[in-house]
Amino acid sequence: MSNISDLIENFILDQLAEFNELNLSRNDLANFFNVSPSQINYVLSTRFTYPRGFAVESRRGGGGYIKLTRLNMQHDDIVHLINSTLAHGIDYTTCVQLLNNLVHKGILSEAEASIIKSAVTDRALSNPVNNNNMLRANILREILINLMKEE
Amino acid sequence: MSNISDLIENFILDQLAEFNELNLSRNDLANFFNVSPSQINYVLSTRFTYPRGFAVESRRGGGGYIKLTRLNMQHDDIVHLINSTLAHGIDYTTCVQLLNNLVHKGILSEAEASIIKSAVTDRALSNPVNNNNMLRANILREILINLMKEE
DNA sequence: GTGTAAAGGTCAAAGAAAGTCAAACTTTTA
DNA sequence: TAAAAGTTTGACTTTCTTTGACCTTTACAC
Repeated sequence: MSNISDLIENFILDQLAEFNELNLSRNDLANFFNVSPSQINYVLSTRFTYPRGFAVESRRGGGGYIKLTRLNMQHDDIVHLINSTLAHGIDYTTCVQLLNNLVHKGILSEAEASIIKSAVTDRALSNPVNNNNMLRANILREILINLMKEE
Repeated sequence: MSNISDLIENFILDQLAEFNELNLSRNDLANFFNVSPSQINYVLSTRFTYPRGFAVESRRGGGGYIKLTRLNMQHDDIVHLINSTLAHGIDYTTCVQLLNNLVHKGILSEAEASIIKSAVTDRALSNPVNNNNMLRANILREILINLMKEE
């Protein structure tokens, strides 16, 4: 696991741990980690996304900045999530990000999120015959396998 | 009986002896044994399967990995469930009974069972278009709705 | 106002993993 | 000993990361 993007992500998360807002300079960060500035954009756009519970604002030019905000989530936001994000389907990766976000918000426990993740893997959902009982069994099977992982 | 796949299997089992989790690199392993990388997949998919008590997760791309987890097959009630009760599908009512039973045994919390129940309702599983993303969204939707129920 | 330096943004190409699949080969079984 | 099962290999695919060239916006000096 030696990819720089993850390191940068963790670095930012550390900074963000105390406060819900963080101002950073793209160039300084890139310099600090010795990567090309655009890699900072890459990290932001793959890690600090809405489903993960972040918002990013920025400004160019002299005195430019990037401002990261951790969003907090109320029931209203869950409603919104249901009506918009979920309306047209959601891929597994986004789904996991969203669940992690719910854990961070204290809406789900780690254990609960873990169960749900196993319920929505492509494996769990693979449904050759279009048969709810079979699908239900698949889902449950994945959940149970997950429960058998030693903690 | 000295085929390379068995050697690789044993090598991995050795690594796994101490811990229940193991991260490995497909390429490094293939290199170490001087085989084609896809042989690692072969070993994983023939030896480190659920019935043998393992779960495999992985990630591609830079910093990719393969993560092996040993399952606790001592949970023979769960194993039995997976192998017999779930083998030919399960209807919602039976599923709920099964989950209640798991709660009773202390394997699941009430909250977890409740989440899973919402994940396996016929509503959650109704899947007009055969589309995993849509199905996943349905399941998640039901779970979230469940979470919003006042306790 | 204009020019310029100092930000950040975009995008596509190259690189670094792992995944898939079928063909060739080997071993086991009937 | 032929068929079936298991293994090995390699070409091709998919996913994720890293890099760099080029673009846009803003502040500030003149």
